[in-house]
Amino acid sequence: MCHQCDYTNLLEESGLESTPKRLQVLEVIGDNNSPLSARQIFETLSRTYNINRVTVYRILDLLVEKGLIDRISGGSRSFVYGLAPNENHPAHPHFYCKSCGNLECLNPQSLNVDMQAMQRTFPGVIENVEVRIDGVCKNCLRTERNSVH
Amino acid sequence: MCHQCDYTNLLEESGLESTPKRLQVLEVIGDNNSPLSARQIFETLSRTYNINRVTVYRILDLLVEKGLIDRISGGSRSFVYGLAPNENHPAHPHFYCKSCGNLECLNPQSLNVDMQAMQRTFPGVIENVEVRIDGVCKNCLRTERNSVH
DNA sequence: AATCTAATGCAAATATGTTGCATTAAAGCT
DNA sequence: AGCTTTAATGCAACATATTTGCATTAGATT
Ligand SMILES: [Mn+2]
Ligand SMILES: [Mn+2]
Ligand SMILES: [Zn+2]
Ligand SMILES: [Zn+2]
Repeated sequence: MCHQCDYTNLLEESGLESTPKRLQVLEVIGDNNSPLSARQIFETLSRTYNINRVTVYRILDLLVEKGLIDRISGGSRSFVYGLAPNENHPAHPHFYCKSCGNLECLNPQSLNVDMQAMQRTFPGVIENVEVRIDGVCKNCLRTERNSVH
Repeated sequence: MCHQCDYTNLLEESGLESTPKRLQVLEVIGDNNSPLSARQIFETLSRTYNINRVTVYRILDLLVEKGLIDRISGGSRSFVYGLAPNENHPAHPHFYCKSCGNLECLNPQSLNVDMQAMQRTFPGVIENVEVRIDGVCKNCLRTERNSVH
């Protein structure tokens, strides 16, 4: 997803030490074109490095807290994580396929949310708007159609 | 939330037998002004009736499947459940307070999503659009301000 | 090099949701 | 009313995701 982001830099700008494992987690998330669960991130890293499950969770919490990544609720039981919006990556909605469980990034224009208007009517601080569309993806539709015949 | 809905009727219209426990679950959800987790529903019911945790989960699955209730991802680890949109209850976004964990129903107009436009650009079947706003609620803001002094 | 601290690891606990099979309730028949 | 059948519910065990507490380690600082 991102080869323009300097992760070391991002970390340091947020006041976080740029440790190898934090970088690894950020890279896995940034390289993927859709958000990943803690488990997926852990398994991906485990193929190449040594890292503990709990460390992954803690790094994720930290990165979310500092706003480097977003914790997104896929339609399923676990959270997924993607790069937070920045100059290179505008905020965007996601599509969750109830059939195959995939979560797909949609393009940013596909759904425009007027945060300004929102903030005006709402008596609290808005940090984030999450839009998720649920349904059945193109692939699954095709598969279903075929299996009927 | 709803004293206009005839739950027995809703159940039967969906081809579900209107059992006492199903009614109880629907009532708890319908009476609450914000969506509830399976655990909350179970605990509420347990105060008055006898019911098993698993039964609650199964009833919830069923009601979601039949479209009587919506499974909503609050900002936290568990799903929450609210009445599905119908004549009495238009679809609406929710606000999740990161500080106190409350999930609040927002009024329907506060965020308008053009599902038609969405469906035109998206190559799959859209069943549902979920909008969640994250931030800090009015109450928590006040508390925070006070505790600073 | 010795010291200190934050990062990581490991084991165990907790929270949430699911499965398989036993029991019960209640609807439909006779 | 009794008998039969089936769907609903209960119970125990399992599965998965996440969190916690405390031990160890690596790296920065002196
Ligand atoms: Mn995305
Ligand atoms: Mn609601
Ligand atoms: Zn799919
Ligand atoms: Zn709050």
